[in-house]
Amino acid sequence: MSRAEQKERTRRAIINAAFSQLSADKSFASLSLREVAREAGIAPTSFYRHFADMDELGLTLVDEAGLMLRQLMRQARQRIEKNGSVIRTSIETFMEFVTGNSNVFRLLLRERSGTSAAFRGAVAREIQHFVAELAEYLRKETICPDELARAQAEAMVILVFHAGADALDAPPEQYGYLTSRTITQLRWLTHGAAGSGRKPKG
Amino acid sequence: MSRAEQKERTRRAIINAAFSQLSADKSFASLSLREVAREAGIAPTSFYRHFADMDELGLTLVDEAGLMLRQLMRQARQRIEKNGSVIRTSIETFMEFVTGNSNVFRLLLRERSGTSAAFRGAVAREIQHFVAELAEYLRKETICPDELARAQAEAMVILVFHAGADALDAPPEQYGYLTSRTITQLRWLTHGAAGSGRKPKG
DNA sequence: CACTTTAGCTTACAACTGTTCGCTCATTCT
DNA sequence: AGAATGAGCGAACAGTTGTAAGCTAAAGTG
Repeated sequence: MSRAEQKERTRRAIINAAFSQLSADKSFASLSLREVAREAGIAPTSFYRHFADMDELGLTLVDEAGLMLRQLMRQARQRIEKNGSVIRTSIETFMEFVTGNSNVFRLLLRERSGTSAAFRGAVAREIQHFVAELAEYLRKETICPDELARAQAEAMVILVFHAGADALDAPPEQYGYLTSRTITQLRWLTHGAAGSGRKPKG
Repeated sequence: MSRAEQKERTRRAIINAAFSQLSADKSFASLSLREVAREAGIAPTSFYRHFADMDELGLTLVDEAGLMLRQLMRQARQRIEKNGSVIRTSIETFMEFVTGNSNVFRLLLRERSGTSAAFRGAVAREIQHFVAELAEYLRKETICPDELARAQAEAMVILVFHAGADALDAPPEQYGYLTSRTITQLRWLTHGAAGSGRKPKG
């Protein structure tokens, strides 16, 4: 096995170990370098061959989580083309992600208000990708100032995110309720915004 | 000084020490019993005379934070009577609380998605007080099913809370923008909900 | 082939953690 | 007055943490 290949492999082992240790009861901040190294099957000191410290690993995790989220978005767009219902499809796709990758979503959720400004910034950037893309869509569908499209997109993303957070602590039989509640809320926003000096395009 | 009096005094010293150590860079989970005891001016072991463990202290902090928040609500209601503008007054009052007691707000914000189910539950309950009260108000002002009033109240509280979170990382000159953005979002919700099969009362 | 590079290891250290034990001694109760 | 209570203390324990120093051995390089 090539050197670089092997290095990448244990790097992934570290990342996977970190992800797998995240849970409802264990946040990234409560992971220890030694524990992660142990699960990755390397000596504690070998960790430093790959990351300068835990913070660097953490930022990597946030990046990867953001990547997954963006892939999700692409997937949602495909579904929308076949399905038609924009809001419902988006929310359902998102909820599937949250319940299927709860550790990943929890990372973003927690570090969004965590103790590291760098982490908070990284998460905020990932979320802004969502917001920007949704705002773009809204601008296409309606005639309104950019500022308002952005404010509307932000509200929508927050509400969807929050529904995901609720789902983490709710029993699965409530997912349906959470989804339809969020759909209602987003429709209100859409109608309210459309009524306040904006017109549907076309 | 009476015995009970003195005990209550050092209990407060512990609570105050804990609050004062919370900051943007330090969450409750990263406080140590010893550090808190040190700042409270007692021996580490004396801590146990007042709390079984750090979790018990944490729940006490969440309770106190919730109390402050409810006092704030009462204060907002007084202002509304003199001022008239419900939404604007409520948000401005809330933003003043967030910026003036940022450590307290941060505690709620973080433990809402923290690693302890007990903490998450405690914060959720405090927030539900807000939601229930707002839903009550909405039911009085409009004719609509309880379910929808609650969904609307929840969306509003989430958006206001989120604006507070944004304020924590924003420079003071942006508070005005955050406030007016949130007002816009809440108005959209109100109008959207009113337009969807609901009528203003009276 | 000899030479360099480097991922991973072992050992070691100092700093901190939560918690137990047994003591003191001022307040309270009888 | 005498006994009981209980807040606070110091010493000590076993456990964990991050990280520094220096070695080994395999992969890459000329």
